[in-house]
Amino acid sequence: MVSAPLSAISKDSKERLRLWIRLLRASRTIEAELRERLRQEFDTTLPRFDVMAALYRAPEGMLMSGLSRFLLVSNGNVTGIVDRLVTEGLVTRARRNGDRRTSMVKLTDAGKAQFEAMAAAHEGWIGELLGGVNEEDTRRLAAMLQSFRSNWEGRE
Amino acid sequence: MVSAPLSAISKDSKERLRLWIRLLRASRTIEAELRERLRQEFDTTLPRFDVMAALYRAPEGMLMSGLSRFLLVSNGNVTGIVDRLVTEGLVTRARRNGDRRTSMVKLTDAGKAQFEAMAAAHEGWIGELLGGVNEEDTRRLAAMLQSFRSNWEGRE
DNA sequence: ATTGATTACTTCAAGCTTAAAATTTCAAGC
DNA sequence: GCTTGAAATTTTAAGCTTGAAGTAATCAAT
Repeated sequence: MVSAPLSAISKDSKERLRLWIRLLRASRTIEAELRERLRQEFDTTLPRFDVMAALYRAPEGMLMSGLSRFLLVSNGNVTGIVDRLVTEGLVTRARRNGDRRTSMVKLTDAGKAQFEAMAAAHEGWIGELLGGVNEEDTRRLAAMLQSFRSNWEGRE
Repeated sequence: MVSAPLSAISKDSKERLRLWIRLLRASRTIEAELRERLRQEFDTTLPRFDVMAALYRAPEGMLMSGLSRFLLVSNGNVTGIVDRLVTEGLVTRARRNGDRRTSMVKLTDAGKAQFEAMAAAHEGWIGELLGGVNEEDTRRLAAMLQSFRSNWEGRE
């Protein structure tokens, strides 16, 4: 098997570049719309919502580093967002007996209640925003993106 | 034709939610990698790169509002990024005779040269990062995202 | 020509984000 | 016990981002 001619390589990379640009524009467009609605309807932000969503899936709580890894953002970033959520009474930081470096971050009852309201609305918004994508395409697209990520994770 | 039962609606929206989450994670993963490489290799940032890319496509220059619209970011945001690019000598703001509210933003020769170097590397990176997606999927995915956006634009 | 609305842009305050440095705690090995 | 290194988190400085308020120029229509 010989390597592809230069022209074909270049053509492929242009094709992938186009894909990347569209992927980016789609996600920015949706993100902007979600941010706007979260602000209008719930007076909150997307990063706060993301943190609460992560915590909701983990009733026993999460470490700061766990949140950082899961949300794909830096450590220091999570500190600030959680600080503000604590101030708002939606989240608690519980120092642990075992390891005093870490703290378990959990949703409060108020946090849970607020998140449930937001999550319902959020799911509806996504359904609306992605309404133009039919069911088969939705599945296919999701599967492609999944396999892209598995590929990716292997190499890091 | 009757409306679908509630359970089906809910199933669809869960499916679309999953798609959105994967879309978001894919684009964040790629963005993080690009940001890191732009920093390491060219000592610059993704927003600066984005502005320069937009300007490169417009040799005659762009208005601030044009940049803002094209990049899907707020007006005030562009001001700061262009300010910094001007300081670095990569971009100029030329007040226009016709309409003194506006200014034409252009790449300088240095800006053009730097962008060409970055663009070549960038295209290679994307080719590498999306290497796991075969050519047919690339095209199909790009087409789906395109049609999603056209749908979207119609309703705004 | 004057008024009033609109357009283009900048400024501002608050919050988000990162990378790097600093802090505190833990875990081993001696 | 002490030291050394690693791990979890916070702090810091710089930059990005937004929405809203402010400034200035233009346009429309009398």
